[in-house]
Amino acid sequence: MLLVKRIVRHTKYMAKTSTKKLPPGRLKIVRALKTLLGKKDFNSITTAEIAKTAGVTEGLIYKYFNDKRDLLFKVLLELFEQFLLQMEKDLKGVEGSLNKLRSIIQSTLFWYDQQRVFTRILLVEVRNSPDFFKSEAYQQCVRDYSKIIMDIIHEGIGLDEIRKDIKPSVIRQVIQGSVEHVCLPAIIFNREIAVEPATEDLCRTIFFGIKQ
Amino acid sequence: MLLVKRIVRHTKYMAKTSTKKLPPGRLKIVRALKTLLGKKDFNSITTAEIAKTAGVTEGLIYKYFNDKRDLLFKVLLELFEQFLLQMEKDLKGVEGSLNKLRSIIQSTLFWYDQQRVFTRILLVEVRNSPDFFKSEAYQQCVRDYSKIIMDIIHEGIGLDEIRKDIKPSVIRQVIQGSVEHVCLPAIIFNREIAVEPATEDLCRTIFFGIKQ
DNA sequence: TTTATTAAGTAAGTGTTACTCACTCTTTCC
DNA sequence: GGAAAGAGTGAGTAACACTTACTTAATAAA
Repeated sequence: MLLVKRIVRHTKYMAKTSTKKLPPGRLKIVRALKTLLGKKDFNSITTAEIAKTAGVTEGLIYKYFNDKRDLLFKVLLELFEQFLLQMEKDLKGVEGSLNKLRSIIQSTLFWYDQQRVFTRILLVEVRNSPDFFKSEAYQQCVRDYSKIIMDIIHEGIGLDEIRKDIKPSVIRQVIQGSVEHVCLPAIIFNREIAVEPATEDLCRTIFFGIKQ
Repeated sequence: MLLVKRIVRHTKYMAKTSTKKLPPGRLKIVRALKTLLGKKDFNSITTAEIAKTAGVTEGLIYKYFNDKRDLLFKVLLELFEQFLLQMEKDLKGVEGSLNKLRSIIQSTLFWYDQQRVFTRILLVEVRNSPDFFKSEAYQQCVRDYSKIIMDIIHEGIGLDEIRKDIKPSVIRQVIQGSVEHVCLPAIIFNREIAVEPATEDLCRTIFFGIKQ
């Protein structure tokens, strides 16, 4: 059952990205933006620059993407799928709801630290796009990520490992918000994330509280 | 001593906004952007629109502001000063570090819920501006807000009300991150924030942890 | 009161940039 | 072989942020 679920998941995430035979121009465009995002922020990257880096004409971008932002969403989607795969892999075999949450926190911190381009897109670049929340990247990946956490919380409540007197959605928001807020300054000021100690501090706070 | 500090703060926050005699055109521009931000997001507001709403010419914007973003930062600065004043007022007379943190959380949730324009600027619009972090609004207000929280945490640790084995900065990030993440969907999807229950849930989580 | 100086505000640009459209070349497949 | 669909081009455009040279109004010194 679990195995089946994983295979379903796997094909689900891989479908859009690598399996389907996509036109080479499209791949080149996506790769070009990824490269450029390593050097400068999205707003200061021009479509002309993307085209030049990709070795195609500007017009081609608009054959495959609705607009510049849409291209960004697609890049995010691709990177997000990889992240979710890794996270679920890390999660495998972990027992107990709190340990599972710890695993997710650690995986996320690690991934955010390693995949700076991905993290900057997710935490800073797409935030102010109202239509990001209608995009595949959001509807598919972000929600999936949230759902994984929610399921663990509900499981934890059912097994009496997590208190019942807090709204599960707020617990989820505390976890996600804390993680993001720990990573944000690191991403913006290009500092590294101390994954292990940050995981420890976050879990200690979220699991046991700050009260002496 | 405390009184002196408050007076200093007060004049500090008011200095930029209301006290100084600013040219009417400047005020009209700031007011115009505030109005427009109530209706649409920053990126889809044009400088021409701002000028027209303000009843001045486009060029005047660039007499008083470096660029369109800088104008946004100034608007945020103004609104942030008001927020800090209110927050400190709410905090007055509250005893105990945890109660103080609760007060801050509640004030923030309330203000975020009421001042949608302010909150949208702060949580979504300025995030992807690399130079926001060099702006007055950040260097003065955001840091001030963080510092207030940090001081309370340190006080709490000193008085044995808050555990010593978590990095104070992480505690601060958990608080700020949680609050922001609770408010973000409400701001984006224009839902109202249930201030009291959210405050309760957040405090319960952060103070006592989610572990049963 | 005159004159010099600074500040407030204007009007007409300009360069850049995201995006479009009509077209060609290439592949696929009956 | 030919048609239909897909991949890719390149010239062009409208919109937009921002500039610059200028005018008008207020301030202050002589």
